[in-house]
Amino acid sequence: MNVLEQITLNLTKLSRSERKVADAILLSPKSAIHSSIATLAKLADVSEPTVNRFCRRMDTKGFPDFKLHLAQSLANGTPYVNRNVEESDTVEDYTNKIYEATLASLDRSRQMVDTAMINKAVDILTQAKKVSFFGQGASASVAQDALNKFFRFNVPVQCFEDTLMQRMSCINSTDGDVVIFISHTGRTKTLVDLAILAKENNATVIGITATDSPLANECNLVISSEIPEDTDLYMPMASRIGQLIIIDVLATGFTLRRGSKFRDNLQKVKQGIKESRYNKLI
Amino acid sequence: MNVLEQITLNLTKLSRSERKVADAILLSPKSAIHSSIATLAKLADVSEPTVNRFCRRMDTKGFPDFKLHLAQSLANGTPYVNRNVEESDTVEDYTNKIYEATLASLDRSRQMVDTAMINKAVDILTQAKKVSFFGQGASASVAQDALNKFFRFNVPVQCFEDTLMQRMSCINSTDGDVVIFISHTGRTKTLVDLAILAKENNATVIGITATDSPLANECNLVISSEIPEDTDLYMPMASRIGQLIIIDVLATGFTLRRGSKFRDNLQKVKQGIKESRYNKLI
DNA sequence: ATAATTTATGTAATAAAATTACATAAATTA
DNA sequence: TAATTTATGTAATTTTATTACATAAATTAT
Repeated sequence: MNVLEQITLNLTKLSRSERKVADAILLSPKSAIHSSIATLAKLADVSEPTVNRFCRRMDTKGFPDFKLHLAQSLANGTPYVNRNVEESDTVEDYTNKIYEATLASLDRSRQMVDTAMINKAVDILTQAKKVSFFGQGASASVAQDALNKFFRFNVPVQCFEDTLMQRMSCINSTDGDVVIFISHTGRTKTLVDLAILAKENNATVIGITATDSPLANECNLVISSEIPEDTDLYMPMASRIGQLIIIDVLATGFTLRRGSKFRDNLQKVKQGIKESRYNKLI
Repeated sequence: MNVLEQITLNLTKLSRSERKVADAILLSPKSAIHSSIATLAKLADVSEPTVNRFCRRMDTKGFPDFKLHLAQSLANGTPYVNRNVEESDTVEDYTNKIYEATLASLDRSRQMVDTAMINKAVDILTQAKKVSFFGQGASASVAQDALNKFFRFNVPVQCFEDTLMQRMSCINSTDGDVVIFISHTGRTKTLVDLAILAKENNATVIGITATDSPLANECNLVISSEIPEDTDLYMPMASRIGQLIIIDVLATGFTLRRGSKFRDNLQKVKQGIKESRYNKLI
């Protein structure tokens, strides 16, 4: 989405003249947004249509549209350039990088989220007899988080980490049960097997996972949690947060759909938890 | 500077027709930046020169320049307005609100994070004989996430959800052990008790929690996960993501401190996990 | 209240900018 | 080296924005 990133990313794939345009823009993006196509063409020493073609290649409608996108990229103070953590980084450096990377991917995920799918998922959830959340490895904690949220709703809900328990649960599922699988890659073999199993037993299977993955193919409904080019050095952090937000959105949709009486009950649960806490002294 | 502000500010000073233009733009700024002057004029039911004059009055050179400014305002102007979810919200509405709220609190958390504390914590972690992560309720899943991360480092690490297990673990801790408590409020009674227990048994106690809370007072080191005015309607989402990022930052600092040989090992773990996955067919 | 003046707005002409169609040049492949 | 594809530029066309001017509305002075 960020045009500056887009340019940097595709720099090598451009033709010689288009590369000249890219260089001219990157040299001074700020002045580029105030140039006409003629000015920029002269600056890059190419023809006007070349500039236009370059804009189209950057997934914009044309030169004016490109400038609009460029302006938006420049507006962000820290332009979310996903720099990797390096050996020589200080604490400030890597802390900032991680925050920025997370913010960036969250922002992308916001732009990509399919609300129609969210809506369908909420539909299904509100009518569910029982809801199960399954994830493995890093996604297991997301499933647990989901359990914690939906448990407050006084809805029959489960979450197992153990594969055998997951398996048994899927085998025992019946019509009206909903099983939600959470997986970043969508390629975890056991989860794919479980999804097939659950579907065979008439459960509605929802995947919070990568579209077109083996897991996604077995789901009745897929909410994409795809984060483009997840180049995290050691482990996927951004995707997990994307999944968590989706859970949060689903939970919110659920409470809204259930009406006000339901939310009174939620308040009671919150009140109940307070007993286990020290009061705030003001 | 911000055009949207500029419009709102001068709304009363505008003439009738120019006011129509302002209203049309404010109604849907996003579509405005993709309209031509003709489209916008028709939409506002005024003539094209009126739109142009309006743009000039907003201290821009003309319509295209105005659109550029508007695009920039939209890129960082509107977001981060922490509006609450409402009964009448559509899917798009509440989804956007949740994303924005999360982005906003993450951004705040970035500005508040104390890297000195992070550094000290990493110091302590690299020298730890054993690391334990404890959280309850919503924070339990964060603890589990931490376990998953540090487990890859081939470091003796634990995480229990069960209070009794947590208690036993704290009692058995000795000099060189590190216990990390995760709590949003810092007021969960059992966690405070556990912290006292751990400290009595010479463990180093780190809290990822609210500063000046009962839990924080029992910790040797506190990393603030405070999110100002956490007004989540039903449950604290933002704070959890703040905690997760802190875990991520700690894990990253840990790997960096451990050097390159250590990271080779990490690569091996990642490779090992691959066996349980379906390959990507390209 | 009405004429005079100012201000606001629209129409039509003009200018500027961007895009398209097409031709030619460069590069690649056979 | 010829044939074909791909890249690039020129010129025409279209779209878009701006200007100049005329008219309408509002304001002020008489």
